[in-house]
Amino acid sequence: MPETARISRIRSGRRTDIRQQNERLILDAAERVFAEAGFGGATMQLIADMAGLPKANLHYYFPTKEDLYRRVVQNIFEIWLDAASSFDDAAGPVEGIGAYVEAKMDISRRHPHGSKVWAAEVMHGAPVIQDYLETTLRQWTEGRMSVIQRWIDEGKMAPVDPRHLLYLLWATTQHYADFGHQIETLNAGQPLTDRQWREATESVKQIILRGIGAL
Amino acid sequence: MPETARISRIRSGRRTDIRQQNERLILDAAERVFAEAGFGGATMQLIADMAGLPKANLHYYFPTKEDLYRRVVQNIFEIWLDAASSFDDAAGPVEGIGAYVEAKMDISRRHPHGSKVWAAEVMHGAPVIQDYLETTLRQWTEGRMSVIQRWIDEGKMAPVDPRHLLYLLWATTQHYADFGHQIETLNAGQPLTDRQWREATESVKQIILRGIGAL
DNA sequence: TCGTTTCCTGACCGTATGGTCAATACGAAG
DNA sequence: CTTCGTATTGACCATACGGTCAGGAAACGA
Repeated sequence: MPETARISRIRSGRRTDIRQQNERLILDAAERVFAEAGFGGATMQLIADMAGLPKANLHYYFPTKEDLYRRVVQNIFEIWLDAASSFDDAAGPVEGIGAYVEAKMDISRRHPHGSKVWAAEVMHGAPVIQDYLETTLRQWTEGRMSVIQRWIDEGKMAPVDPRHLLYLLWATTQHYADFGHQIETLNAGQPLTDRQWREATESVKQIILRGIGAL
Repeated sequence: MPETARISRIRSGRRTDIRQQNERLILDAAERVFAEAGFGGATMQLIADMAGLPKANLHYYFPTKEDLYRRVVQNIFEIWLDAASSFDDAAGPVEGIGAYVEAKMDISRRHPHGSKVWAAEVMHGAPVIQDYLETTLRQWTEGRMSVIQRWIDEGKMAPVDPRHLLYLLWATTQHYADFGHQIETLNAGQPLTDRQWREATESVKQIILRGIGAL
């Protein structure tokens, strides 16, 4: 890869770079618009404006609105699944679930739009990612459930239903993204500060870890 | 009120009854459609079909789509606030929060559509109920927070941040409505049975009550 | 029975939106 | 410079949707 390629990548770079660059531009704008307006309320024109591209250009990269939406949802799902690693290499619930809560709270903060798109998709009956739910998510869930069950058997935590513990973890952490607007309104209209995010994370962690008898 | 009025109310009753009856028919259909398709994805035609009325008839009772939507959201908000009573007349966290969890889980089960509409509304930045958030909800929240704080001061529970405890309560209970489809998918595609709802409620209650040191 | 109010509804309209396309510009390779 | 595949874009189209309206049907009181 010659020097020139790296330098010119930023603006009007190589072919491949242009594609990647524009797709990212569009996906970022789409994520935001889908989150704020929903699939039905979002318009290709608005996404185009937000990405700084003509509408026809969007259809060049993403043939249909649904294609674009699908990509956005898939992106989120992957980020979401990556937080699993926190769970895996942990000796017990304090480290494992603690790290998982932290990872998911971090995602809620860094990808609030994505979280909302995901929530809306599920609320509408998962029209485009039903297969993911039935395959990947189901496997993931069963894997973690057995980890939790092992911890219970080893006496490292109280005997709570692993399934409902997982739901509780998802619900509480994602709430800070999905209901971020409500939280902000109840915070005198101000977004949470770094400190407040830390307090939120600690509160959630503390209640849950004590709740499962792991402290 | 003469006998005839009571009898004929069911079909083609009195004037006033017709209005009430049709408004309810429309509101129920609207709640469902808005929940499943979002505001933008919902169509007046679909709501009309689901209510078994011609589209023009909807506009007779509700001038615009937004008027109809607003009514749906307000309905939910009221149901949602009513669960507050569980909180009020309680001696301590075990009774108060326990009853609140039960009430909210019950709402999640009985009004899943309403819960989804509410969630979507908040996710989109609360375009039509922002004033409710800033007035009613804020007052409600502060009231309950001071109740929780009193319990803490009286040594009836551990010193957790009341605000984040409330968020955790909302998040976990509403999750069973908003993410009901995901839960159903992870439950072998079957809706939760009576027994499973009871188990879910108990799991949530147990984790939270132990988590706040009230058990 | 008659008059008045409420309710009902098919037909219609303007607009916004997703998507298409043909013409053009552009970058790279030879 | 020429060629060729990729990227760009304004103009355009068909459709679906929210909303209107006029004419008529019920329902009710007198």
